[in-house]
Amino acid sequence: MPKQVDSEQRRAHIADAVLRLAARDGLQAVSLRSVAAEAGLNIGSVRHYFDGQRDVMRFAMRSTIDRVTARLERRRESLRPLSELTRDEAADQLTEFLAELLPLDAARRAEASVLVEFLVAARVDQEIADLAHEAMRGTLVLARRITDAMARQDLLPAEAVALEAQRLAALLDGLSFRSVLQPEVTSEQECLDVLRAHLTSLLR
Amino acid sequence: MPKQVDSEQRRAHIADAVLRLAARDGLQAVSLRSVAAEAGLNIGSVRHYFDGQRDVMRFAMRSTIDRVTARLERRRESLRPLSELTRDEAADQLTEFLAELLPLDAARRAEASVLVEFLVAARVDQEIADLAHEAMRGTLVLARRITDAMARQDLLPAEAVALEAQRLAALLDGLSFRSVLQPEVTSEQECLDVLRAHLTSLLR
DNA sequence: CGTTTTCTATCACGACTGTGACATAAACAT
DNA sequence: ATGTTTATGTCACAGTCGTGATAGAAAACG
Repeated sequence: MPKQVDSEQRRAHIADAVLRLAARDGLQAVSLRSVAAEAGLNIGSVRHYFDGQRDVMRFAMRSTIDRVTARLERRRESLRPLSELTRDEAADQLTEFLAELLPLDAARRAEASVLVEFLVAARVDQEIADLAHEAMRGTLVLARRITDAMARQDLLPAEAVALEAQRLAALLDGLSFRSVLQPEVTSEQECLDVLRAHLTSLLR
Repeated sequence: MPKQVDSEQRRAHIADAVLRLAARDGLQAVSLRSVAAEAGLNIGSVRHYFDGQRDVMRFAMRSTIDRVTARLERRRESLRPLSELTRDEAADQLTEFLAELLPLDAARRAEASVLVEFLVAARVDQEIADLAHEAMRGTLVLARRITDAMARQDLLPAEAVALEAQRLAALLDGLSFRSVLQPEVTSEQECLDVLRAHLTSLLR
């Protein structure tokens, strides 16, 4: 029997409002009142589903991380093993895969913008520090899986795996950072070209 | 005859307070009142030397950009031309040079933290958007000078200069970003190792 | 000296913020 | 039906903010 309202759905709806606000006007513009207005709700309703502002923020950040993680996981399942591919095919496939993390369209741009805002805010906000840590480790772990796979195909010396993972993670974050903040300096096409070039050079 | 107070020195003193606050507690914690307290001044004094909050912010960001630029320029003058160096020496020299941009000690960490805060804030704050644009173009121009010099020594194909500049700029920003936000995931030593590895691979 | 400019300090105002408290209403349970 | 949980809405409070206005002290000037 259905409840009057689906609380989980409501919480997701509110989190969406947070993300829209944060992407458009920055985290600074996210308050309980602005979130309620953006979600078309009363501030009392927002407070009914969350313990307070911190809870809202945590949930919104948690949702974003989970969404990106799930999308990457889904993509990962349809990846063909490196051993079946030529170097060019491998570069293409990895580029397309990692491009999920780059702000190459409106949706991914909003996502990346929000993540940058959250990660920077977490530097001085212990309330979300653990989520930021998880997110940044996640990027590194993802990069590490890729360099690991390359090493298994003898495309990379085993002792370079850790360092190349850090390099790839830094490149991904740097591209995302620059393209989110200054798309006119680092365009979508340049992001993609740089990523492909990097992966190609790794596979040489 | 000396004035009662040196206004330029006062403005610099206030800007320092802004930078300390922004580095320690984030840009969110920077208000006229907190800045005055951090500078050991009355809020009225701060307002005497600046038109308002925006003016303070602009001046603080301007100061930071100018300081980094001046330091790089000073370093640049003592660089030996690439033609006189072996590949290893060139990699060492460029690593040391570009390390000025990385948060490898307390001073550079504070600087990089503040810059990240400012750049992110500028995404939704038109008041400092031009300074952010200048800063991010600056990194790219710097990277471009390096890849240009490499191409002149036939270490890089001419058509790769622009793309490799973007790649180097993204790597620098990514390393800075990651090390500022999560030094326990991307340590100082790893920053340096990754940068050196990247430059070495470019010089091959 | 007096006058003027520079500097410091304080108050008040309106606009925000998160949150505690509470009233109302709607859906559900018994 | 009554009672109970769930949900929405409203008010008030203390805190913060930037800023306009103003006053008083201190230094510089004539």
